[in-house]
Amino acid sequence: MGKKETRERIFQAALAIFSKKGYSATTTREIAAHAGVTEVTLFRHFGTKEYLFQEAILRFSPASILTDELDEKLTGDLHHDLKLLAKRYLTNAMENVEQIRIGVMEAPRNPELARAVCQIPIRLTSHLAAHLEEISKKGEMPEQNFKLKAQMFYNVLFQNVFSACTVPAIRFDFDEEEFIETLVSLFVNGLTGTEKDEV
Amino acid sequence: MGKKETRERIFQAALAIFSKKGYSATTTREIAAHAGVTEVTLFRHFGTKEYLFQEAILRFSPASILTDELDEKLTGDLHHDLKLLAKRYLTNAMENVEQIRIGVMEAPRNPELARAVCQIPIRLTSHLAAHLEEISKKGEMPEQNFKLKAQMFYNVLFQNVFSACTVPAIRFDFDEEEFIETLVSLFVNGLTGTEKDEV
DNA sequence: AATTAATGTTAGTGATTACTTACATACATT
DNA sequence: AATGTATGTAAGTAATCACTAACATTAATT
Repeated sequence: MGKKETRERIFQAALAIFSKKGYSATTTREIAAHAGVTEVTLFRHFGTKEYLFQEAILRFSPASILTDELDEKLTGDLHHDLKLLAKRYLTNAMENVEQIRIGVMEAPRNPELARAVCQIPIRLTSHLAAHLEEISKKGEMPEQNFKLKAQMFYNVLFQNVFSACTVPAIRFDFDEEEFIETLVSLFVNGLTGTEKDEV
Repeated sequence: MGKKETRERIFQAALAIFSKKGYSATTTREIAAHAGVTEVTLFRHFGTKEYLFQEAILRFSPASILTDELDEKLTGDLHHDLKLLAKRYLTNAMENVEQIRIGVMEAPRNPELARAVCQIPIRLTSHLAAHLEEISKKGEMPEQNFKLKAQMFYNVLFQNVFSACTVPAIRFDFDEEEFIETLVSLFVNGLTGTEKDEV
């Protein structure tokens, strides 16, 4: 068995158990067993439990693939663009549910992690807000609080992902397609509607 | 010092630390110190760490005060009703951020807790969905997927509360009033708008 | 003054934990 | 055949943890 595969197996096991139980409740013994490896091997590879944890969260997929790389695919059509963003976000998030749960759970214990976690929604919402602003300037949408609405857009998406990985029993009792379509139409109407925000 | 006050101080300390660190990372020593009490006193009051934890989460405010008790105040005016629900939800949630975080974090470890936690959003969204259905029957709103949209409404609210108590640094960098107003107008337009959900 | 109830102090127990040391084994490369 | 590399086995260490036992102190009640 290659060294790399062993390392990877330990890593995947760590990810799964950290995600489920949190840092302190997870034991190196359990990770090793789950990876089909001795505890000694685990420590030979990662040195300390803390270092293994750092490795795990450093795999956080950068938010850039959810913003920069998508810019060229945005058309300016509200419905199309929102749908694209929602889909891309959901796909990406579902692939990283374990890191997401770790990030959220351990953030209060780990300031460095907290900062990294915060960056993701900030980046996503300001990206969307800027795009909405652009569309609005073309006169297809009244001026409004785009930052807040962009935040709400991602709030809905994120909350859905998070509840799915917190209580897997919930999952989607509805179609993902339907979820996205409902979300998008909600926001298309919500953004182009006539009733303005009165504060 | 009365026995009750001591018990209450221990309880409050437990709530705060469990919420911040999660169950396993929290030590009885720390709780006792934070409550200004000896560890022995803590055990005299609660017996075991697990029992103290159970006590803490059993204080979960029932969702009923967010549904049943509000029914009589609902007018049938969409804007008014959504605003009322959002306000009541935010007020209540902000008073119980610690229990909320504990509930979410420890749910995967504690099936009984998970079930209790799940009930809250389920109850809230089906309550709102039923109300929207009613309004719709009066002809003021097209038929649509009310359950999903009700869920999204509370998703936005909950996510905001949860991120605030996960990374307090975020907090509201905007006015709560403005947040609610923006949310409500988003959903009023989103629900009464002309573009329907195409699946 | 005597009693009682709540807490403090001190010291400890056994279990678990992260992590280590020393040595053995299996396998591939040279 | 010899060597190196990745892993396993066995045993153990020091620290921490939840939790307990025995006795002392304080303050209110009787």
